[in-house]
Amino acid sequence: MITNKNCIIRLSRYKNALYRLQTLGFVKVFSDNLADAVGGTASQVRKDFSIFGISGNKKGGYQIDSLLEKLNSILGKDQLQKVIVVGAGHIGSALMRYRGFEKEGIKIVAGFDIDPAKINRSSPVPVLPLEEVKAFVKSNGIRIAILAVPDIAAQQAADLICVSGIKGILNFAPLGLKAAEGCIINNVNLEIELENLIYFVNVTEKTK
Amino acid sequence: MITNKNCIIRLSRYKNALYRLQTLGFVKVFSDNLADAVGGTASQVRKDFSIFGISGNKKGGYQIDSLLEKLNSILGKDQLQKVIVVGAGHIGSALMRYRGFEKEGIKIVAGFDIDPAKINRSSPVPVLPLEEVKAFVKSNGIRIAILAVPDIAAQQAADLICVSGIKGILNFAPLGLKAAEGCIINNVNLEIELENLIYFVNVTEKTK
DNA sequence: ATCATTTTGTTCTATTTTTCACAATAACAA
DNA sequence: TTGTTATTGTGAAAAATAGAACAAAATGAT
Ligand SMILES: NC(=O)c1ccc[n+]([C@@H]2O[C@H](COP(=O)([O-])OP(=O)(O)OC[C@H]3O[C@@H](n4cnc5c(N)ncnc54)[C@H](O)[C@@H]3O)[C@@H](O)[C@H]2O)c1
Ligand SMILES: NC(=O)c1ccc[n+]([C@@H]2O[C@H](COP(=O)([O-])OP(=O)(O)OC[C@H]3O[C@@H](n4cnc5c(N)ncnc54)[C@H](O)[C@@H]3O)[C@@H](O)[C@H]2O)c1
Repeated sequence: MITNKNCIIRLSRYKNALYRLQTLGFVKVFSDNLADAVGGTASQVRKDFSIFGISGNKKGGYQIDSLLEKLNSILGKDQLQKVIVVGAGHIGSALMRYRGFEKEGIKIVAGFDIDPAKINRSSPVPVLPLEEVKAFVKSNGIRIAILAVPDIAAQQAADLICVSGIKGILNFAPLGLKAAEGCIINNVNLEIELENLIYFVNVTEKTK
Repeated sequence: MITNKNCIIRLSRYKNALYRLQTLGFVKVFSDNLADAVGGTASQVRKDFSIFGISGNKKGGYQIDSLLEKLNSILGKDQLQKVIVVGAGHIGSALMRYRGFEKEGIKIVAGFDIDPAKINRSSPVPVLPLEEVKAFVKSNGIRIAILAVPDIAAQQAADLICVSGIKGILNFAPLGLKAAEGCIINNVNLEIELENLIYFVNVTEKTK
């Protein structure tokens, strides 16, 4: 099994680049076009494809249509991915209002909150009481959740949604959560992203 | 020079874990405590420290105080980092309202937008017209910007703030920007984060 | 039909990152 | 003291990742 996260991220980048090329009217693409488009090497592009059994044509490159089909299937984009947001605060509601996920086949179908003031069943993405999360996840077959609750509540909320049937969590709270058995947690830690950026700005400044 | 991004991210994690341990009353820590706290191995903790010339005491572990001092200095946290947000829309204003950066010594000092309706010079974090960004960056010595403008405007806005003196950009637009000479761009691509999570949820589901 | 050219797919090589292993040594106990 | 134990610091080994190189195949030119 593939465990290389970077490799999967590259597949997403290839996919995005291919849509751009397709929009520009291209029908086929060579490994080095794609490498240029995402900032890698041609061999890596071919290696990545070969890992997933994707093949092109000697001298003819890759047919963009069928390449996209294969990448989309690998990335699970052949079906709409329904996602919930837990915690309808600042970040949570920014995400719920964001239309950009839809073009990626990702649809935020509901938010959940413990604060009664946040509940709104009639907004475009309804915000429901947290108590309903289990039933909702079960009856709608949701597997992915975005967790955007305050730090202090994050572990408890993660446990709850795992028990409710969620299999993957994108966590915004800046702390390491313990994942329940059978649930994957990926973190978006903006504090650390900024710290990282600051570090590299500092070192390039010094060495120059 | 260190080019390993993961290593720097681990330093941030150690730092965060050390604050938690300090709060719990701990004074010293061993490499394997830290490894447990951040989910790594003890040798990696020691190796990471050794890369930066951080040393502890045989049999005595590391003094949390002085370890934190060293990590904070490496991570540039011995001075307040002033950051601007470019694009005061959904994501941009969620970030400007977020108080969590302050405890990390990161302060969002202003937002910038082209939409006159978004301008507000008297809010806690003032939102200023984009035309003022260059003067502001220069006179306040800002080096870091968060870019939260629509995709279509992102490259142009990145170019503008680089010319204005910004050295590091945390970009939220889901596309690869070309960095101007002397400017580092790190991307937070939530579409790709979700795609990645979905991929790994799918494969663990299948292989089980 | 033959040859030159282009581009893939894969093997082989290099680099990077992680882990292992253990000598060195500080702390403590007898 | 002397010995025992715990833990660091690091060099060597292993694993993972990336890159280069090139034979094989397809295309098109002559
Ligand atoms: N806002 C940002 O820009 C930002 C940036 C980086 C990280 N974060 C992190 O994202 C998380 C959310 O931040 P925010 O600014 O949106 O906070 P917020 O306070 O605006 O929103 C949190 C929401 O979660 C709800 N909530 C609390 N406990 C809950 C529970 N157990 N179950 C469900 N809902 C619950 C609250 O009622 C509230 O609506 C925090 O962990 C924060 O550290 C936020
Ligand atoms: N909102 C989300 O949850 C979310 C999630 C993932 C990615 N993103 C990305 O983040 C970016 C911002 O998203 P958003 O939802 O906040 O958009 P938004 O439309 O709410 O806000 C964008 C803001 O940028 C301003 N703007 C436009 N051009 C500008 C320019 N040249 N200079 C300065 N300001 C300018 C607009 O006036 C607006 O206020 C987009 O690239 C989007 O794809 C957003």
